[in-house]
Amino acid sequence: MYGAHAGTQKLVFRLIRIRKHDDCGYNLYFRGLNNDDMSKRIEIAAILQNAPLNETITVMGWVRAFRNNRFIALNDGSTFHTLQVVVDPDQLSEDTLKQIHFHSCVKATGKLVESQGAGQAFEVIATEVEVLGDSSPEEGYPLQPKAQSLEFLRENAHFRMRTNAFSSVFRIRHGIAYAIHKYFNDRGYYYLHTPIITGSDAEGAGEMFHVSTFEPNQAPTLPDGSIDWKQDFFEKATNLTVSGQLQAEIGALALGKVYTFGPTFRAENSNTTRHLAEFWMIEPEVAFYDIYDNMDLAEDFCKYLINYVLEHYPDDVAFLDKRIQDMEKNMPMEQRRPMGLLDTLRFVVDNDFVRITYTEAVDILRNSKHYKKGKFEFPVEWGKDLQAEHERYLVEKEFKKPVIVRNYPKDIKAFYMRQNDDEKTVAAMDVLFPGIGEVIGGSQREERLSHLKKRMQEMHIPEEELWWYLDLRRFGGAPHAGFGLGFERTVQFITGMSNIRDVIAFPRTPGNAEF
RNA sequence: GCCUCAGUAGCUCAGUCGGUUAGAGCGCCGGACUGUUAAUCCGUAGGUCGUAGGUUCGAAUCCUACCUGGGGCGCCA
Repeated sequence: MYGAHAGTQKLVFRLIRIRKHDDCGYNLYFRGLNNDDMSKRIEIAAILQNAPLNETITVMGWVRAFRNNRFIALNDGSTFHTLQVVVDPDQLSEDTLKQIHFHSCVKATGKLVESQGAGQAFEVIATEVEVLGDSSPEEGYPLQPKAQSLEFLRENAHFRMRTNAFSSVFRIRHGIAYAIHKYFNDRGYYYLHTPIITGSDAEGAGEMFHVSTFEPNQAPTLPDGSIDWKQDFFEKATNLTVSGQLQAEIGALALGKVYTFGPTFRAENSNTTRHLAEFWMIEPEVAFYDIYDNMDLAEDFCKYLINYVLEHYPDDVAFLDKRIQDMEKNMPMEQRRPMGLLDTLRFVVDNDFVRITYTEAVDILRNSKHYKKGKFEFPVEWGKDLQAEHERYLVEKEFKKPVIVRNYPKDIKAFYMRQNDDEKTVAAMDVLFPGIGEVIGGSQREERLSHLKKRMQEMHIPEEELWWYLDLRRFGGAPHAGFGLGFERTVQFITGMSNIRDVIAFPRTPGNAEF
């Protein structure tokens, strides 16, 4: 055990790798590396970027294809691309040859040369090949070198990241996460960690998961039969957070510009391609911002993230684009996407988002041919919330680009949203994207104490639980605004994956917490 | 939670107005070949047709219930 551990440490320290933080690509220093060091492992991304031609190198990775008993396509995750390792079957032991299966882990040492074949620029002529981990189909390895269904791969989530599609998705997911921090950091925002466990159940964003140390059915009770939370760990009822927004407002009213980026939990029994029980959310909150500043921020932020991925992960985007097109070849025309993935992303960053009010949205919908022909299932009526079919019509049929709808009726929105002068609407905004619907929900917050208290009373929000939230209006209050961006929905849009369960490594949904 | 579609070999699917021994491609296994690009070629094996019950002379096929999965809707991000 000790020996193995020491060996690992040695390997780690010998790897001289510098990852520039304003750049997702690799920059390798071959500083001080002699031929002996070259025999230590080099990542494939580095080799392709700065090919040490005619040097003897060592690569380690997983077999993506083994052709002709001679050609191994090796991938180590550092890049979308594989490196071709050429082996001489006569020089390999029978045992080694037999273990070079799809997704076996292989270490190969040899000279890097220009490839004699047509499909790649470089290849390694291997003089040593070692199978670090066999992956025998006979022993039950389920993945095969062909297109496999996303449903099947979802059930094999511990292996699916080894596929082209999922490795691309998760590299891009990382890139977006990094770009989020970069975007805010570059603009003077502070990253605020809001609590995962919350004592408030007034956040009003759906059913919550309870957090308790009580054993089920053994919780102490009060004389009236209700549970005595005073005896629980936190001496009160607690839940997993559904939003960091209320706490983010505390930050905004001290640090000016803050954002949260963390996990969020909803115990809703939602079974759709765009809901998770555990998902990640980004919530900027900005002092002195109104609803219009908020919309500007949302649009700029979305475009930045897309641009970042286009710039830094072009190979992964191109692969996902092609994958979708291949899949859609067998589908009837009307079920295909109107544009390819890459074109869609470019279209979004090259065009202004449409901005309309809720009232205008209702007018557009009611005047549409679609409405007049009775094609909407749900009624379009001022005061009723827009249904998914309505949002889709606006985004996909009417405008064909992202749409920001603002100023919703107050009765269908949360208590903390700022009331407009018409006394009927609040300064709420939803950003709607083609395909996945609502990606952002936000608002200017109600900073006027009397308005907020009145609204809380009307909506039966207990003031005593949110005393600190009201204090923010009593002492040093300021106009402010913010929004919540669904991280997985953003990854969905940028990768073109149609099911949200395929853009998070280990999805939590009703009835499923495997892995 | 509601609606809907599906479950046949390891994977992807065909077969379904009820009728001999349930098929294909890929994968596996055996062999051939060796500058390939999910390599190719030849051959073998592999299935109590999701589970339980029912109808029938006869059920993968029809009916009922349940389980699992996909999609749509609601809730939202």
